[in-house]
Amino acid sequence: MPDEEGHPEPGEMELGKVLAALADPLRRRVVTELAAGPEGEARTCSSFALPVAKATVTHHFRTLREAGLIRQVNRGNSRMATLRRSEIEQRFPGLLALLLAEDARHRP
Amino acid sequence: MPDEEGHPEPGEMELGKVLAALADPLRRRVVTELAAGPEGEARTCSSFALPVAKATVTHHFRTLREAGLIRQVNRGNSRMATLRRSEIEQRFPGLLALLLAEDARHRP
DNA sequence: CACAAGGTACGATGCAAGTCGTACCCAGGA
DNA sequence: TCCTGGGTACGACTTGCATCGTACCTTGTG
Repeated sequence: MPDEEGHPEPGEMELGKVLAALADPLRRRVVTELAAGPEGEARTCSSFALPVAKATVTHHFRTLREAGLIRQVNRGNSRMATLRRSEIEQRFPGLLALLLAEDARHRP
Repeated sequence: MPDEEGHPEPGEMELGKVLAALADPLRRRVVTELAAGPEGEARTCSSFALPVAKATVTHHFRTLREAGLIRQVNRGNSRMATLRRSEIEQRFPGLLALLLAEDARHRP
């Protein structure tokens, strides 16, 4: 399984797919946590502790990857996920700020 | 059927519902057309000429209304739809600009 | 009044999405 | 070398969504 697979170019990212990906609360949580963390942070899928089975976690991360929101690369026996921050900001300006603002609204 | 029905307050608008509503291309088109038009513009459902049956149009406008994106009021024998511009901008700053920018990208 | 126009309500259908269990793979460490 | 941990692949199930036809309601108009 090659590293560069299912990662659309910034120009190929579709707003419909991005919005559909972010409509799911679990996927939105992943993106929000990455956006709230430091630039370039790489985390494993399991580090998010999503309350679903392993196969479901894989499904959600594939959806995020194919929408262009995250990048996944193999590193050793793990698969690290990073937020495609600059590409998202260039293609959909203000989107990440929107998610962070909404997140801050729910944890006082 | 009363006018004020299924219209959430700005504080009750849920990002998940809003994103799910905007993930559909037909619904996104309605919001984008309203956002591109003048402030306070009121249009009938049929004026958008969506390429689906009447019952489907009703379904899409209900989804938009329940997400809080549009307001529908009875006027004569029609039901006028207006964009809840200020509420959206207050609750999700930059969202409408995002939709307009994406729309401009697709019509040169 | 009768009729057309704009919408809604209801039920049905087909398809996509979220979820899971199981089996499997691959890299690292005991 | 075997085993464990992190992920994936596949198939199955269930729910939700978009779509439609039909019937119905309401308002305005000829």
